[in-house]
Amino acid sequence: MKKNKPKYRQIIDAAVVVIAENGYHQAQVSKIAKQASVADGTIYLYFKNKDDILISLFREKMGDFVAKIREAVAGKSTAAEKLLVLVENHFKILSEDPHLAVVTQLEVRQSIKELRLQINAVIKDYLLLIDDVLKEGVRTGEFKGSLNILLARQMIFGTMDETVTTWVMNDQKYDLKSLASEVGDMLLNGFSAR
Amino acid sequence: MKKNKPKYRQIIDAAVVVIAENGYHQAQVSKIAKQASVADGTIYLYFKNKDDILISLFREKMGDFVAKIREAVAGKSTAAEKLLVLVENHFKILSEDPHLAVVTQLEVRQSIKELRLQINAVIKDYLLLIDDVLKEGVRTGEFKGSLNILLARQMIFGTMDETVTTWVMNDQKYDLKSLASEVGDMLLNGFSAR
Amino acid sequence: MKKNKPKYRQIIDAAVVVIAENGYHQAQVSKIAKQASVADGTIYLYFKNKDDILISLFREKMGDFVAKIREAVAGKSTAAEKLLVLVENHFKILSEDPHLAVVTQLEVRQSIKELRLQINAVIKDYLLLIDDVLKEGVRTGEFKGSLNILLARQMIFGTMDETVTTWVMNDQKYDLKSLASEVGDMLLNGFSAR
Amino acid sequence: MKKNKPKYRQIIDAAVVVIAENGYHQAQVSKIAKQASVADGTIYLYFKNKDDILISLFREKMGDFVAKIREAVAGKSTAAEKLLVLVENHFKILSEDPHLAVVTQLEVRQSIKELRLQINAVIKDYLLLIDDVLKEGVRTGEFKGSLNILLARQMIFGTMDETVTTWVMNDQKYDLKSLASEVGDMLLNGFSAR
DNA sequence: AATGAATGAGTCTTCATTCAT
DNA sequence: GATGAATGAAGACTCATTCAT
Repeated sequence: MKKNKPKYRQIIDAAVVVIAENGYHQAQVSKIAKQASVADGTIYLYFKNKDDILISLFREKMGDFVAKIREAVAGKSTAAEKLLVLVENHFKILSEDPHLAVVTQLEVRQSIKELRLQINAVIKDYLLLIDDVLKEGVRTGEFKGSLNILLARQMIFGTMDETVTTWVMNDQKYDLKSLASEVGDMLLNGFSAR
Repeated sequence: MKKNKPKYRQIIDAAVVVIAENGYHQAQVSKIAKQASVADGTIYLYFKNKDDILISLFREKMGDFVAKIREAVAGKSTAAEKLLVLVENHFKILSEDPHLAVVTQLEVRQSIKELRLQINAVIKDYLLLIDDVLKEGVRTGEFKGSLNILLARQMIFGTMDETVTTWVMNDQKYDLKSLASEVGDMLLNGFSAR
Repeated sequence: MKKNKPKYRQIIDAAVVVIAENGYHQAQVSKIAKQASVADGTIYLYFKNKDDILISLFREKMGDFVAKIREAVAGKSTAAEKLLVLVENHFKILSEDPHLAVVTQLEVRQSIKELRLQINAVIKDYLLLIDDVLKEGVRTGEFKGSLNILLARQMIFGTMDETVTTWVMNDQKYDLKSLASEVGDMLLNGFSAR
Repeated sequence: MKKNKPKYRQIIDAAVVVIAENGYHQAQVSKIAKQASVADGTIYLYFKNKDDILISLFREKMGDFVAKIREAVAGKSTAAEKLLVLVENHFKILSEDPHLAVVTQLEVRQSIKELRLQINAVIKDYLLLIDDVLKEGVRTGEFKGSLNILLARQMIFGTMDETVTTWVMNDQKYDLKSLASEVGDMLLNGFSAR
């Protein structure tokens, strides 16, 4: 598929808006086409099928997401700082794109199991980034040597995810970003070498 | 609806099996009816519509779930012990019912948003139980006085949920229960008064 | 079927009320049973099937209807008077039973064609009564000798029927009975020997 | 809906045939689609739902019907002639389209009440045309000055309708058109100033 | 005679996808 | 490349009727 053509992103952006505003099951292909100002059939010149729109959407947006966080993390020297900056940016990016937040926290999860497996592959990259920070923390002695990396990562990701989902379910009506340091501290406590 | 009639639970149990094995979107009413050995129409004597099956299923199973955990927690005297026993039982109950684990971790989340709002109301009870443990820990000085109860609860629930989901996504092929103490310790560290 | 048992009429009367208030297609057997204070299955001890309820209802009510009109007509000596009294009573009887009026003018006609053929057989008796009056009028010279009995009857029945239907469609909000003499006069003019 | 597309009328014509031959309640959408040589889904590109087919059918056919009668009436100078020509054409048009006659006289009336209300709005136009003829007759002195226009119209429409229905119920086996002058005369007599 | 829980056949409608233009 | 009219498969739900008690 021709990913660098402008219509490719045009359709993806339309999909984010339509899914966020109507929900996954009310996001018909024709609605996305209309929002993108293209004909229904045109969608199929850029995407294999409807699920492919969602996967591509997720891959594109998640790619940007991870790239931004990776960059932010790179600027910090300690694992603790990196973890904090990771949480901060996770919250910040989703705060700044309300449509995307709705799509990632609520709507994507309504897709069928097969679709979610593919989406998990996309998340993998993010999980590996978290793992890297954790491993670094163990290596430098910031985190306890006995730390179970997998469990710690699940704690980090699960906590952030649950926090963002709760915020979205409450219609994003409080400030998510300001929760970052507190969340980060609790997580760090859990891992600290003491 | 007539909840004490045997057919009510018969249908719910059939739904758990069918949804776990086929996924929510492939769990046709006729398939559930067949599994329950009743006619399609009989379903509608006990449930308003298809969504009502899922909500009822979740309410019944979650009711049992919370009751079991509440009982286990009641037998412990410190907040820390209570939290550990909560995590242990959360993992234990889902470990022992693989079908239910699939339904709660994957399939229920595919339901439409409106449905999920109702399901959240059912979860509420569980979240309140977690809150109680946290409040007790703050009161007794086990947990730091500055603990943000909401965030802490999101950390506990998010961590357990992500841990179970990862386990389910990996086809339940490792022992979930044995992770409980490690997960519990990390969480406790995060909250401890030091 | 056991027509002299009290439950037979009890069910018919319930059917009139339920059909008038809910419409033919919303008059489920279970609703009629409830209104009649009997079990669903009991209906089938007195009626062959659902259509049989409607046919029986119509036969019973139409029987009473024709009997009343026949009696009123019998008391008059000229064909003209008989026709007038027929129109008057047609309007009077339906005026006094609003539920029945709704059922005969609107709901019965929603039944399937086969059903309506049977209902027509029930009306036959009424049409024959009208024919008798017309024939008498021709015999006595009150009506023109060239009168086409069939057409004249269709004119009488069609006019009365349309008048009642219009009244029912207007929610029976004006006085139907007071239209009788005017309708009767117009019809008589059409038939008069001059 | 796109009324000038050929498929619109193609579907309507198919519906007339299917409804006339099978009855309204046995006229499944799939049957109409097959008769029209289109896919089931295509129906919904031109009609909101099944009821909309019937309403549209009636509106189109009734529109043609009234237009033809209006034209015929326009060519006559006296109210009496107009009334005669109206009856003649009413019978003639339905005589020449046996399928349409079955649909208008029997099947349309089986539709639910809500549907019939909409259909009545379509008939309105025809009733107004009749009213106009009657008013003209009164103005010119052809009809008696005391004529109750509403009742007279009900007599005209009711008589014609009953006459056509009886003819349809008798499988259209006699000549309807030849009854027109006799029916017209009887009606005229009823209204005449003498 | 009476009950009412259980049955299961039957249909409208949506919407992802195609393909002739 | 782009269009959008046409396709047709698929499934939840209702309700008249039955029959074991």
